[in-house]
Amino acid sequence: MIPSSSNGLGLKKGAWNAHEDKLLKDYIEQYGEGKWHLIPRETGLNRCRKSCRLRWLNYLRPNIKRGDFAEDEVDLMLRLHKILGNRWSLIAGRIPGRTANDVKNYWNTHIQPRSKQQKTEPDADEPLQDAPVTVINPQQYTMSKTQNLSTSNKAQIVSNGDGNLISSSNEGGNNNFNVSYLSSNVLLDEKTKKYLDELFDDREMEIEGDIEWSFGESSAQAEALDVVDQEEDKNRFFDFSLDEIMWNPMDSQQP
DNA sequence: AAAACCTCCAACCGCCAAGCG
DNA sequence: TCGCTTGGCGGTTGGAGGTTT
Repeated sequence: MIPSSSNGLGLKKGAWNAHEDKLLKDYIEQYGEGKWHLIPRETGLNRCRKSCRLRWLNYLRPNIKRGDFAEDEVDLMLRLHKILGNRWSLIAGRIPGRTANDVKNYWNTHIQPRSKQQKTEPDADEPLQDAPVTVINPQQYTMSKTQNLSTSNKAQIVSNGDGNLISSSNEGGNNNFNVSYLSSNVLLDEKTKKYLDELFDDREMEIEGDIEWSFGESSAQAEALDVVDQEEDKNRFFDFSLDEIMWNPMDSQQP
């Protein structure tokens, strides 16, 4: 906790008190989120816009869940982290009631120490989960950051049934998952389509067989996720980088 | 009882991208 | 095109409170 003090501009720092919380909450409930730069001026709060935004998002916002993460929340977090990396806001957007800060803190205090320990003390009986996967001349399909997909909308990233990846934008809302470009003719195998459906849609679906996730060992590879369908000996995989979510189907070329 | 140590998490910092004039 | 402002994000910090010695 940072001690209560003020910076060179006379803005207060450190823990918020109940009065400040009330001023902020009342203002946002009346005028809505977004106009952060106006809040200090309009409410008289002696806080910077960033501090106001953070306090609202991480603490004052309605429906924030507190306390320990449930088993299913942790499971979802692990799966999403494998795809998205340290994109806490995207991960939090898929876990109702949890903030990016919550997810990040939980990861840093509970999961990361465990995984570091596992790396230093590998269990001989357990297969290594982070065995590198060779990336062979990937064809890239880029999903970038300008199209919003929110948790409140059903259509997210889904296959359209023909093996093509499609997306739709949301109608506003928070915790957006942002994707701007999806190739309309990326061919997916059935198992992967189902996995994406389950992951990015609210429907529950059964996936038969295994989808194997792994990370490379170099820093560049560590930022990416490869999904390899080894069961059918296909070299199909996806590669989601940190800077842009990359789509790399190895054999997606239509004849 | 108290000092030392550890864990958790709220809050800050710095950076980046978008929007606008 | 450029510079400024703003919103948003991930990484990091450090104090509170709990636990151990």
